[in-house]
Order: sequence, then C-alpha cells, then structure tokens
Amino acid sequence: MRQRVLKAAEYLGYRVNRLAQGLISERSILVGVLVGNMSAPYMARQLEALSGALLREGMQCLLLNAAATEGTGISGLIDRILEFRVRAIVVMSGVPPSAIVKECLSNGVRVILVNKLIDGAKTDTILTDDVAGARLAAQRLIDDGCKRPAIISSVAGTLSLTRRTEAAAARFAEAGLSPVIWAKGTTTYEGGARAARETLARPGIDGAFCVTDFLALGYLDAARVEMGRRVPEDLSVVGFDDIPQASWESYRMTTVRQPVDTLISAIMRAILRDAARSKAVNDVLPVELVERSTTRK
Amino acid sequence: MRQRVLKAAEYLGYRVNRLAQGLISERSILVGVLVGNMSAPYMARQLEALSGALLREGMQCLLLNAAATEGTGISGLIDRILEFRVRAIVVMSGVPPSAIVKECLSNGVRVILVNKLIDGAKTDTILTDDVAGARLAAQRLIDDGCKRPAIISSVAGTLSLTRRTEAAAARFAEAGLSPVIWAKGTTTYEGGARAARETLARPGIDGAFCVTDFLALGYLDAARVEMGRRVPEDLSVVGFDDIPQASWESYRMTTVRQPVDTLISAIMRAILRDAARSKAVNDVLPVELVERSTTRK
DNA sequence: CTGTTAGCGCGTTCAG
DNA sequence: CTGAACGCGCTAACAG
Repeated sequence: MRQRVLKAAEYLGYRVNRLAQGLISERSILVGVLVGNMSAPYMARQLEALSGALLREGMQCLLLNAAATEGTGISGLIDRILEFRVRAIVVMSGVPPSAIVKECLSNGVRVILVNKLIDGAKTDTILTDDVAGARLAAQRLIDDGCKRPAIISSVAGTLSLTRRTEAAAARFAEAGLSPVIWAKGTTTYEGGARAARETLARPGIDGAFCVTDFLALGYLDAARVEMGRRVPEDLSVVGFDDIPQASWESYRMTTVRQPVDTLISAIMRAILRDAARSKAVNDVLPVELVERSTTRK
Repeated sequence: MRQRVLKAAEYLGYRVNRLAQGLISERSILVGVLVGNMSAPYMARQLEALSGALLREGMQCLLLNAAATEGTGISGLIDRILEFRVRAIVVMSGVPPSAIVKECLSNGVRVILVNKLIDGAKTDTILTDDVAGARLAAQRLIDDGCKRPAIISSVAGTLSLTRRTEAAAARFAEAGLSPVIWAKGTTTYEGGARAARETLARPGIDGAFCVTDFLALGYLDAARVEMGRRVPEDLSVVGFDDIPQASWESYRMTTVRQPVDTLISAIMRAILRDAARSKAVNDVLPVELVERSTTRK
C-alpha cells in the first residue's frame, strides 16, 4: 500500500511543501545567515563552508546581506528574519547592529554569534582566540628584532579587531616596545595601502602587524611598490586570518590562521543542539602562526 | 479601528508569517540562488550584489551551494528548491548540472541562467559578451606585437570559458598567429600558476590571454617569480572579469571588465517580469577592455 | 495498519 | 466598512 502511494506520488511529481510543513511543525529547516561584506575573502570562505555544512545536515541557508540595508535601515531585515520563522540565525557580520540580535532573542529566535559579543545576552557565542593570535603575531615581530613596530587596524570598532590590537600592543609593551597604532581606514586592501603610506612616511617602522590579512595585502603592496621597502629585510609583516591569497606566490605572507573547519562545526553544534536541555555553546577557537616569507624567522 | 488593530499588533509583537502567506498566495518572495565556488572573487561579488538587490525589492535569497552536493548527489538540492516553492531560481554556477534546470522547468519554477545555455529550454538567459571580450583581449596582445600567444583556460568546459577560448583563437588566427591553448588545470590561482610553468617552459611565448582573472593572477605570479619573466617587457598578460584583485597594486592587470551592475539589473528584470505577458529576458551584456600595466599599450 | 479530522496563519470571498 | 468562513498543504492525534 505504502509502496503504491509512493509510486503515485512520484508519478505525479509530488513534493513536500516546506512552507506548509514549517507552518505546522514550528521547526523550520531555514537558518538565517547574516553577513556583511560578502566579497571579503575571509567572509566568502566562511559562508561557503557554512552553507555546505547546512546543506549536508538537511538545512537551508537564508542569506541576509547586512550591507544592503544601508539605505532602508535595519528594521526590514529584522522583520524578514522573524517572518520566516528561521530555526536560528548565525551572525557573521563584523558590525551587526545589536538591535537585530536583541529583537530576535526577545522573539524567541536562537542567535549564534560569531566573533561578536552582546553584553548580557545568553546566546551561543563562538570566538576566535584573538588574544593568543595577536600575541603570537607580536612575538614573531619581536623575535625578528623589530624595534619600532606598527599595529594596523581600522575605524570599524569590531570586537575581534579591537582585541587583536590591544593584545598585540600589550605584548609589545611587555617587551619594552611602544608600537605605533594606526586605525584610520577601512578593513580593506585600500585601507592597508593607506596605512603603509602613512606609517612608513616617518622613518623607523621596521615591523607591522595588520589585524586582518586583507589589510596586510594592501600594506605589503604599498610598502614594496610605493614606499620602496624590502620585505622582510627592511620590514617584517604579519597578518591575521590566513585567507587563500595569503599563501599566493606574490605574497607568501606570515599570518595567524583561523581554523575554518573548527568554526563551522562549532556553529553547527550550536544550531543542532537541543535548546531546552543543553547549555549554550561558548567556544574559543585556537589559532596558530603560519610562518611564510614576510618575516625573517 | 484599523489604527487600533495595528497598535495592538505592534504591542503583541505580531509579525506576518511568510510561510503561511506563501502557502496561500502561491507567490513566494524566496529566490533560489545556485552558486558553485562562492569563494571565487568573481562569484562573491556577484552574489553580494544580487542578494542586496533582492533585499531592496523585498525578496529573499535562498542560498544553494552547488559545490556541497559532491557527495550526496544533486537530487537533494533539486528537492530543496522545489519544496520551498521559490519564485525563481538564478543559476550562477559555472557548471550546474542540467538536471536541476530541466527538473525545475518541468515543475513550473522559473529559471534564470547566467552565462549558461541549456539547449531547447526557453528560459531567461543572460550572457556576457564573451566573444567580443575575448577578441578585445586578443587584439591587445596582437597590438603588443606578440608573435606566439598562449590562451590559458581550464578543464571545466563552461560555456563562457569555451567561448572565450575559441573567440580569442579565432582572432589570433585572423592575424596569422597560431596560439598555444593550455587547458589542463582548474579555474583557480593554482591552475594559472601551473599553466605558466608549463607554457613558459618552452621558449617563445610572449603573450597570454587567461580566460579568467583568477587564472591570470596565478599565471602572473608564477611567470614573474618562478619563470623569471618581466611583465609586460617579456610577456604581455590579459585577464577576464576585472575582479577587485586585478586592480591591486601588485598586479595592476589589464583585463576585460564584466559589468556587474548591468548583470544584476538584468537578473532582477527577469525575476520581476510578468511571466504570462512579457517575453523572456535574453540579454548579452557588453564588456570593455581595462588597460593597466600587464600590457605594453 | 489504514482512514479521518483538526488546526497551523494567511488571503480571499461572501454576508451582514 | 466589518465579520465570518473557507481552503492552501501539512502534521499529529485519534478512531476504526
């Protein structure tokens, strides 16, 4: 009997209607992913890995572009998320308005924060070990014999970026060095290039820790081409993230690697866990220094 | 009265349930976006622009990662698309199994193909003018005085890639040149690097048209660093796409620009058009040559 | 094991 | 202009 029904269903091209299913069963297979700056290589890689993992677990990724709300304001996005009754929302955007998160939480939508902290909210939170990573990076520059290091960050007051900057500054201070901290641009290639122009204009800078690889790529190019520095002979450079470009031949950049696989599995654990009976995920992911050719070793 | 209801709704935190809405009104605001290789810069940029445009039009992007189906097969993805009753599906994947497209069409789901052709299907199709672009690229190398040009492609038999290769080859032939065609690797940085190693091992190659920028970046790096070529003195290189990296300082690459804005608005037009009373969108988008420092001018 | 029924939240229609 | 009823396709609970 069952067989016959199945046969007929196939013959008629029947397909479950997920909308109706979600309507009744109240547990959607939709997961909202809030992303800003998708075209940043680091984000793109994470998004790719996450959407793949979701698919494998039978869930579906509802993409939310935080950058596109510039004009209309964020409220439209909030509505959209809530209206679709998503199972959870993963916040990967560097600068997500806390408003979204608060609103979702108060409406009972599970929120998973990636490299972001909302004070007082008891959400699942996954953090890269920025402090350890920044200390590794600073240590590398110290070991290279740098006497006047620069720390390159951006105006975006992201949690990760702030922590990296502060931890590196602290490590330098411990070693008796006083770093130049430059944070006037955006977290982009151009921002890094501008940082190089401005920091290397005054003499003495012999090492730079750029808080993201994307910044570091611009910094490297401008340092070499425009400012005439040899890397690593005159200048040591360390990045953070280990995006694919960092290992490209023309960069071969020393950097701090973020473990994407570990990150993704932590996110999936947070999504899949039983909200009622298990505690919130609260992971700090370990990082490692990848030594390539922009430091002296 | 209406006011009072609205007030109460707000007070109670009421939100429209899009699932129920879609269930009855039969026109979802969900648009499926099928992407392979999200972390390729060209794709990432397109995806970012498209998700933003969809958001602005009040629609929502259901992300479908074609790459993640490697293991399980493609059928799961098809089901997912159909089950959600999406308004349309945009196929941006370079190598999307025709099976998906056929299945969607036969189930009445509107399919919008980007740089892809399915024979016999009367779908909305948007193509970059690959032929014109490849001819521009070839012309640039011819004008540079190249006598023995190479065309670098990949094993992926994508429509766009094939057309670019063939059109460039034809233009070279018209100029009395016989190009070396190399297509043994993947459409990646590493693929380009390998192409450089292999094509430049034999002497004589003095120009290269790489069918994507991503390939061209790898080609450039390997040509300079490993093979000791000066660009553009010994070797002219032209790419295709104009991804952000192409304009980075360490590359400054001459390339053929794809108009992302035009592409996105064509896609939106195809999504929004009234299926019953308007004809399918069938655009070929113009391209232009952006001359930078990897050609001699 | 099979068949029936109620109700999820919405839009539409038909009465009042 | 407002109110009530129906059905979209599904799941769950209950009856035979």
